[in-house]
Amino acid sequence: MAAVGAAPLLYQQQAQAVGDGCYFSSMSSQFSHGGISSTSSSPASSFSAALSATPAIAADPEAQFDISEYLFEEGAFSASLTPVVPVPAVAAAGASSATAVTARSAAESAAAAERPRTERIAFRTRSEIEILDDGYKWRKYGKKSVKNSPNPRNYYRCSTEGCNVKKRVERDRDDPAYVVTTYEGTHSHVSPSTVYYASQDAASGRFFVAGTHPPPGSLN
DNA sequence: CGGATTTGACCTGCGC
DNA sequence: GCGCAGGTCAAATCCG
Repeated sequence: MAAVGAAPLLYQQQAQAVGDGCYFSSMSSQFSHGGISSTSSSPASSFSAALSATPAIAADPEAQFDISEYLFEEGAFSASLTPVVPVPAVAAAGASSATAVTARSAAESAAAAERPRTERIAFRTRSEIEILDDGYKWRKYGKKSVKNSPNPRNYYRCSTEGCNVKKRVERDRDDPAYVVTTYEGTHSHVSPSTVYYASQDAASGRFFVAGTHPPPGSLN
């Protein structure tokens, strides 16, 4: 999929176009939204699910935000997809902690082999805030301190009725500057903040927001 | 006043 | 069987 490689660029353009209110979810609409397009485990639906789960720009424009590492995937995700996920060079700074997390995920994956497979994806993000606005509305339902970590883990559930997607948010035990976000499941609906672009300014290269709903025939 | 958050209790799975 | 750890529930509380 050629469009996948352009994802980071597109992301930047959207950030310029709409300031602090844009989301990856608007990009995911181009690839079809996970859960709506199909329930199969094809790479396309898997990647769209990954994108819909990707944390985007924080609501607070002053907050530092940097997607640093794509940690793991399981369930319907294909291992071959890993290289296409954008992983900024910042990841190298936390190599040791990244290894630890990956090892944990390997153990979890082994255990998950016996469980019903659910789509699951995790990101390690350098951010001053823990609540990264990914375009969906989340309701917090629990908080738990975890062993071997000074930081509590927060549990969120998608507040949209009928959608049972969950996410866990916790600060990296090795480097509190990083936030580890784990998404579980696939949204059964479109992001409430999904935006669509009607045109692109030839001079500036910026996109213009057309609205929060797709134009007729745009989702073919 | 309604929705979101907090937080202690409870449930479940797993290792010993 | 028991204890521990992770995950979830639900009543109390907070907040816009």
